[in-house]
Amino acid sequence: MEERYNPGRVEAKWQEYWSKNEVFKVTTDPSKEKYYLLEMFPYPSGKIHIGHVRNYTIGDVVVRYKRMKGFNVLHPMGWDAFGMPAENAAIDNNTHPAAWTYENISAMRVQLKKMGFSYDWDREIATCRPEYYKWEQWLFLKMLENGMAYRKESFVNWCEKCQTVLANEQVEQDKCWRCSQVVQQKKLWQWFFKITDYAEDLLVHCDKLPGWPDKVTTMQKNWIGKSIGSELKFKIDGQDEDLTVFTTRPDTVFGATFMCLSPEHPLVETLSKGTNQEAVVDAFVQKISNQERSADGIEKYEKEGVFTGAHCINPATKEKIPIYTANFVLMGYGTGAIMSVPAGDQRDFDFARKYGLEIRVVVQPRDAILDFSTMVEAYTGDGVMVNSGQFDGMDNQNAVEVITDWLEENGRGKKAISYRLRDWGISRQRYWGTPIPVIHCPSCGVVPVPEEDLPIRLPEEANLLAKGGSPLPALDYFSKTTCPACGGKDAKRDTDTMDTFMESSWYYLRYCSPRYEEGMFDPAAVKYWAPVDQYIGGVEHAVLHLLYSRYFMRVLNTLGLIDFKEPFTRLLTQGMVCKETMTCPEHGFLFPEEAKKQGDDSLACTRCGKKVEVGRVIKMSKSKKNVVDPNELLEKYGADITRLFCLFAAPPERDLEWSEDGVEGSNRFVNRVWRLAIECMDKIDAASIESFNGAASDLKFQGAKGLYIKANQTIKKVTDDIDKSFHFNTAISAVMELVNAMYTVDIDKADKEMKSVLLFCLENVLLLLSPIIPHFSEELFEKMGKKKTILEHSWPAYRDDSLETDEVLVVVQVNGKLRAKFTIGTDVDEAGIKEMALNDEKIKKYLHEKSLKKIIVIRKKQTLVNIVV
RNA sequence: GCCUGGGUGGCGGAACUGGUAGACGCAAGGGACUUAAAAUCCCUCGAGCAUAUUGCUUGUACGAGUUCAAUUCUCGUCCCAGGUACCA
Repeated sequence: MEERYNPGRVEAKWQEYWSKNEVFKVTTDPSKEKYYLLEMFPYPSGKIHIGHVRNYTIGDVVVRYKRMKGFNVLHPMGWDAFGMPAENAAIDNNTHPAAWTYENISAMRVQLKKMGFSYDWDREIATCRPEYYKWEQWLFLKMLENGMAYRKESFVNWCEKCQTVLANEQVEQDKCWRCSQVVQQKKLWQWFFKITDYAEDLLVHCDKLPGWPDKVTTMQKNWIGKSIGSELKFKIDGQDEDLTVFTTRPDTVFGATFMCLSPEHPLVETLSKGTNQEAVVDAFVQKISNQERSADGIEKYEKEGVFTGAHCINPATKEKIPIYTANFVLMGYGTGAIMSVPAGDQRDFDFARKYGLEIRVVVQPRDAILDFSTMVEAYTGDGVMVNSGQFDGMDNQNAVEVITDWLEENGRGKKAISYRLRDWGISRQRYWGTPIPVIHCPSCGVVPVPEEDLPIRLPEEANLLAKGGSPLPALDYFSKTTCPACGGKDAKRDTDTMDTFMESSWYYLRYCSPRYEEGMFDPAAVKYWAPVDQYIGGVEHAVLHLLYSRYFMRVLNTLGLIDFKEPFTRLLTQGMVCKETMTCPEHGFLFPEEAKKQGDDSLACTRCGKKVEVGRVIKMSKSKKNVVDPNELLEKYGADITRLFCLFAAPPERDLEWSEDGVEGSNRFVNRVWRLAIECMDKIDAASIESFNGAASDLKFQGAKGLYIKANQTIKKVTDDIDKSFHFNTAISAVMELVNAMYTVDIDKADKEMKSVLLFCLENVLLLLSPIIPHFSEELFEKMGKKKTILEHSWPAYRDDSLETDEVLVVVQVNGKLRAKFTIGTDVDEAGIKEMALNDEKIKKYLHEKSLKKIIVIRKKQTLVNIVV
């Protein structure tokens, strides 16, 4: 027999066996309980990296475990194939997005197969295939038909020099990443989905997802950002029109000394027109239009504003207050206008100080006196109402409701709810994505493409424009068409494509019936398989992808296509695999292999020899090039040791700074098990000795009994770790401990009883390790002469009667400090433990000449005595 | 900035609802086997002190607090990561 485990030979053998026997192919089978496990599908960026390996190994372990538990398991894989990197690669390498993507898919499929993952490859999908995106276009039409999609004007990052729209990622310090031109904000007509219609439902159900990590639902709740407040009406001075603001602090309305409008607010232009502020306001609006207009963006710029020339009337004080326009007010949140209470809001305070506006204290803290002239910052806490007419002296929290009611009686306000969540803009001025199936007709306007004309195919052979622009608008054969409504010849297709989050919002339903041609999915298949029982992916997707998916299921539910609303019953968010970035002054980001160590320990670029700067430790991504390709590990150690190492390194939810130190340990462990198995097979005559399967109490000798109990404890520990917490690192540690215990047995001297226990241990070590290192375990299982493969074997069970030894360790503390330990039988009562603790020689010297205050005895998992003197 | 996490030996990590801090492994040092190497096996391994045998003190980012007892709970501070709506 082989001395050492030979991964090359063994892994190829079992991968072939699995594939030949179609072991991982699944079909709907109502006689079996289904289990749908899904890992987030990868973007085909070229090669898989260690982050993928970690994600997919976690999933594969759970899949193999669930199979052994008797479930009918769906475990598919595919490609999130549309997206910007393909366009960037096409420009950089003078290739084509489609060619690049398909090549990457082929290469990555080979790598995944080498890892031995248990995918049903017959269900593979790629979202860039018309057979897939056809149904996305179909859904878009349904949403349009049902008023779930609409068009409005909104801003994009625009590079004038490249004549193209830039993604946020392509904007570096307000400049274009390709040409360093200052980026402008350009207004375009774009499509939006009314996700805000579901804001409340998405929010409420965050608390009905017990299988999700709290941190993820918390992030989603904060993202949706429900705030309860009031809508107040401020009459514009000299006009009949009202300005409506949303505020969460109606109690401070008496302190509203000015008003701020978002520069995009339609009234900004109207109000300033004809006043002597007109020119100033126009210039300001123009200036702000080049700033990034998002909640994140506004933090980057200095807060500034200008007077519009108009005033409005504070509905509480009836005073005339100036209306400003300011860059920190966003059109997309609330009403695009705020009442400014400088005494109670820091931004308003800064603004008021900067422009010399009035500050009026309306909420006085209970432990200090605020004076508007000496205040250095706003007071946002609670307190007593002042300067607020009939409400003076009231607790401000009570005033919230009372003032709102009062204003409502006067027709100047009402209670209102506002959400931070905005509608989902899905139009992209890009090429490599799903075409939006509408036609623009000069006489009929926006006309949906008739269903029978789907899919609207993306012309895959089209070439990107040099600077990254989409070729679609200029491709007459694509864009020119006849209007389906009036037959007009001068109609044009929408040349925008959809946000790639669309594809990933429903792919898991497509997997249920990937070749179905009558709709998005076969309803019967979805009824059997969906929703996904366990979803696994990076925590980076905690909000966007996961929220969009939840939204899509609500849309499909509303449309009557599915009978559930939540796509993922259980969610595991894996931590990021991180690595430092490296940049060369000449070549930008470098792959790890492109930086070479020099004599003085600094790094040099392998292309130009310039000094490489080592950056922060951040998540692995192709765009930053800080990726580690698993191929080297795979060649040296094989798939199983790579899998084992990834799992042993840290629990899944933890971020991991990548290092290969320690892989030797995994290699050593696997070979240790191999040698142990070979030795057991050589020295234990399997024909005359059977693996032990009784109770620990049936064993005569302490050695065998102890080992048997250890084995049962290990089965329990590994089962719990895989099933309940996904803590594979501690599961592996537990098996290592059992293997170490087995090594202490001298097989040559072992009696029949011990040999029988050893066989039990060996079998279970292989069964417990089989989801983690499947090729290795199959090989040894076969060598042991087992008829069934490990995959057909059921998961081992432990005996409740064989989990505990008959001795308990007692830990004795004096004033909380550990002073002594001893063991007792399980039958000693609390009084007996106390007595033994007090009479212990080591303890006695601490009690000398001191009076006993208290003795605490804890008998839980540990037995502990704390003597307080 | 805001939201969400995280911080434990030289390193990865363990400690389940507060109860022996450092399981398991890596690296390092010492030893055995060997002509040698690889492989394997054994021992040591948080820090400081010591009567250097099993003793004492200290230690889980930092500073306070609650408790008989805090890595675990509360408050504050620092640092790191993820997200921040067009990277996926």
